[in-house]
Amino acid sequence: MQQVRTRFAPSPTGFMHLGGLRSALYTYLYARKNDGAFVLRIEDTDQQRYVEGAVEAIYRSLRMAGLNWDEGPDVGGDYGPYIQSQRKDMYLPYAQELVKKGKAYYCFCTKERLDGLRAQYEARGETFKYDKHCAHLCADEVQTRLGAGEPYVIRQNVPDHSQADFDDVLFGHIAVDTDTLDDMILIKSDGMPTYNFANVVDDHTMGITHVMRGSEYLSSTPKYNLLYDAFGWQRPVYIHMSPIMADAHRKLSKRHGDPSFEDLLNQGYLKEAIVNYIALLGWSPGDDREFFTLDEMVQAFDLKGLSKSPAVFDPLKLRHFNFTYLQRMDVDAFEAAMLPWIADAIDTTRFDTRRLAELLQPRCEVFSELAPKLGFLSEMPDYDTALFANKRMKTDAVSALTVLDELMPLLAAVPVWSEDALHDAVTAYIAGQGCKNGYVLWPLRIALSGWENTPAGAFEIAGLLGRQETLSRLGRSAAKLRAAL
RNA sequence: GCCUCCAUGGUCUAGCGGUCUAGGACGUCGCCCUCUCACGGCGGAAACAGGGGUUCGAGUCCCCUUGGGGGUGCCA
Repeated sequence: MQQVRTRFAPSPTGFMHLGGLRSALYTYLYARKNDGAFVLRIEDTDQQRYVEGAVEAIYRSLRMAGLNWDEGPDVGGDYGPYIQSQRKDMYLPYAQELVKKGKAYYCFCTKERLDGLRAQYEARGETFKYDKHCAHLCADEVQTRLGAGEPYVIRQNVPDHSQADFDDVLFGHIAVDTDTLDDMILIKSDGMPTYNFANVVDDHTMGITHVMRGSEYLSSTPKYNLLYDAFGWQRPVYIHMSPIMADAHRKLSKRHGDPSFEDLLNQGYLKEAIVNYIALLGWSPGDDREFFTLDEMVQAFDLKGLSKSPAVFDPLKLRHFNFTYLQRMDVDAFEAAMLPWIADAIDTTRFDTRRLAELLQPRCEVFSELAPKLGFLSEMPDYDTALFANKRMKTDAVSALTVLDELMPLLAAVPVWSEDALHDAVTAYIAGQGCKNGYVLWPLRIALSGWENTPAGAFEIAGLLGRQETLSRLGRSAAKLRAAL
């Protein structure tokens, strides 16, 4: 049995979108699952669309995601070059071979004539189809015009009144009437092949056995197969994959503000979480498992689990995956990973970052949301003493002031400044008062943080701030209360 | 318009003729825990698009309708 060879063939038009990444993922998984080769090919036949740095962005994203390719522009291989523009010279001879076989023809029609034709079809409410005007040119005329240097394209000669069909492993047998198929352009007037032609030639010459690509190619695949048949080439196995949508109507796209893979990374999402989440957007392992490493995905991957309908991207569920991945990190790893994200918010040399990591980890879905939660640590915020009043805690400004005044000497007397010691001291005080924890802890936490909500409790905050800062804040808050009363 | 594909809760999905009073996850709602915010625990609401067939029996097969996607470029 021949070795499975799959390819991911993006065009470098910008950055790696989640849809592209997912296509690459499935393509990669299928190759690995079958001990095959995963090939990266850059489809840059459209010179107009060249974007600076786009190829590097593809490399970067793929590597980051762990989707290592066996052959490609930068790693080489036996079927190179792997960039279409560098293969430019090999397409024309293939097209000419087709012309000889009567399966393609030179076309000299101008843009103007084509536009006029298109307008006519549109007026009649019909789908545009090239009228094969140039297919009827005699060989001599073609040679003459070619010799005169007249611009030309080469078109596929699709037979009339016939059927073109193929089988897709997901969508099954698909057959269309060739009368609905246009004579698509194979070679453009600039000498470059169109995607339509290049992909066929490249997939064949690169020995690609399984063509996995977006379902937008589903309707042109019959035409590609006419080409395979004309050459006498073996058709590849086709697996068309449905797109990732932003909502029911719109495909996910950077143009509309949807995040690219690197955007998500920059927002504080873990690459493993992203890859895991998008893997499940349109693919199911068949059981209830949701969390996979890349290797586990390879083991579990099966084309049968691919969905035929588009999948809507849910940012909330991505967050959930990221949260779960963050919770699974050990504290050391979490601490190391979180530090760059909080360095701008607080002076990390001033606080026990290990303790911070312990406190923050269960409250963190995405790294980028950490910094805003820590502002109160750096500097005591300005706040309204109304915060001390809490109905459920049965506290108000008066009770708070009393508690703070009584607490300060107790805390000042704690021999070793630790959360445990603080806890013991305050708990003893609460027991002596015979009140609820909240009656004391609510005002304490407000007095220390100035915030209604904090990612830690009173003891933790006091521990983090240290003796001096804690006592200073308590003193200032008590004064503030006194002034307000 | 024409060609073509798809169709289970708000979202991702399991289901491949009886085991479905339709399972899981996210989200959502309620309760518990609780010094806040979270975490966590428990519980709830929520779907087979509609209509015809086929069959003893249909979420599962067929047809139509509806809805949605894709194509209809010298873009990929």
